[in-house]
Amino acid sequence: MMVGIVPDGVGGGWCAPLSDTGRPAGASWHAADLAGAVAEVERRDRPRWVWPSTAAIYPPLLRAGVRVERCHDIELTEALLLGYVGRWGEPRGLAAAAARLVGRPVPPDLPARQAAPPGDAQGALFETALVEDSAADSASLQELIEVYADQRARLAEVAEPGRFRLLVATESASALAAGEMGHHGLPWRVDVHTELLRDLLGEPSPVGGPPRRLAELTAAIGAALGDERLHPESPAEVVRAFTRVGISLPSTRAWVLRGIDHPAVPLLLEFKELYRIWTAHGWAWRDQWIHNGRFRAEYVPAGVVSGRWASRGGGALQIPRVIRRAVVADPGWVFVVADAGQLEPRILAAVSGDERLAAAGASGDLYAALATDAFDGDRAKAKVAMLGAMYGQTGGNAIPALAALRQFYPVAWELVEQAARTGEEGGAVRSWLGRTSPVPREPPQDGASARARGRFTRNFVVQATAAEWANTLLATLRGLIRDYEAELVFFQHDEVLVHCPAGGADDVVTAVHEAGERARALLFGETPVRFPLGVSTVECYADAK
DNA sequence: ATCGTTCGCCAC
DNA sequence: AAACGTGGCGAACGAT
Repeated sequence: MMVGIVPDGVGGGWCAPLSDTGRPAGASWHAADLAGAVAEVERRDRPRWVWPSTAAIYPPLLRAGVRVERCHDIELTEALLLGYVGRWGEPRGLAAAAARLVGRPVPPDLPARQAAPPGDAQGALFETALVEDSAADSASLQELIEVYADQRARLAEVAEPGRFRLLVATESASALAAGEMGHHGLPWRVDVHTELLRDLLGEPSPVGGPPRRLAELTAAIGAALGDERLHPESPAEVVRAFTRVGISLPSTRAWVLRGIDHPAVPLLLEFKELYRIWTAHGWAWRDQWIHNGRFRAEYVPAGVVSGRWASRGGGALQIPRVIRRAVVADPGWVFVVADAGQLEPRILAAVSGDERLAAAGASGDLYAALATDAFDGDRAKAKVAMLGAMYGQTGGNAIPALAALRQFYPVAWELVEQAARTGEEGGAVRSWLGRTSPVPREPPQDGASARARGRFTRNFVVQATAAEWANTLLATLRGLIRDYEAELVFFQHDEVLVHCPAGGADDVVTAVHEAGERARALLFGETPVRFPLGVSTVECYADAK
């Protein structure tokens, strides 16, 4: 069964039982305490909740101690359906979808809520969950029911309805997982982080300026370039300083500097690395984002055009490797860290149906298999060629390798080439499950933008399908560990962290492998391609793999 | 002073 | 080796 709900903005909400076809299946009612009502119905019936926005509704439910198993997220589904018919980016909220349905002017979506406030401020339940406007009332419940029925009808009309329904289910389940992950937060040891900063950066400045090690490097770089007042964090100043010593630089990017023979270069490279840590993950970041031993970021499922997650606040998906030393499990607990290796080329093998590439994808090391097939055993060359084909590389010494790839894996090659051609002509491409790339307002006007568009669509078909596999794994894993004492605490494109008591880790490891296998079967059915997971059980994230 | 853009690094 | 896909973010930059 299903239950449609719309919050009333003051802690309650309207609820409507729905049949399996989405039609009203009984009288609707108003609950003064929406969280309480959801908890009770969830315990009794475990329905699929049909609601306007998981991002708006689920966090306050979680704060009230309520979890749900399944939902249908109207706004995420609406975005997928709009994209499918070439209307990517149009307002996707319930109010917009309802307005489109009856031909009323379509209101814009409300701007996204600010990133989760630091600290433990709870706020009133549902104070931010008011989905469309302050006049939300029982009419919104009627709109919800009508929009849901309409979405079901549109889902039935796509070319591959079974796949698209899986996409919608996975997207909605991802949103639940994202809410729970944001709610749990990533275990984070402030003391370890602080010690790490001191080791890397030296004493913090008592007046708020750069820490000691950065100050020393600044002085050394200035001396090496003959300018005591040089600011190494300023690209313009660094370029000018090199010009004065007879070296012209197109930019101060690290890879450019690495090609320069000058005593200031190693100092600058070290400065850049440490400066980045200081500004992006230093003491200020620590004080803003770590509270009560957790890093609580806000995750945004489908926040990336390809369907990958994005995050708001704290750079949750860009935690530098050295900083992961501070990610430590609670006493007596561990992390089960699972990482899908070589995911994107395996996805290409499964999607394209290229028999020879699929055979390579059946191996534990796809690149090694490619190397044996087509690159005289040169694994590095095979990897560069594969990445070049998926990203649209056109230059450099990957070109001969790309030719070998084309010759040995013509079916896979043609799939990404066709995707690129479609993009160059201003067209849209789709992922395996039907996520559709946005199209530019007008076709590319010149060769450079056409090629850029081609690289985007070329990569989209692989990256978006990889995201679907990973989201499906996550959603499946979430279900498998539902009754365990375990929490999902991190998910980064092809990697997932489960925090659990040490004694339960073996069960979680089993569940992770099972989830990967189910994701493979759900998406691709019979395929020789494997999606092996590197799984480790560790107390510290930095020790994974 | 303020705001939008660019640079450059982090992650995958 | 070379600079090719998706992002977030913070500081510098530069226009207003």
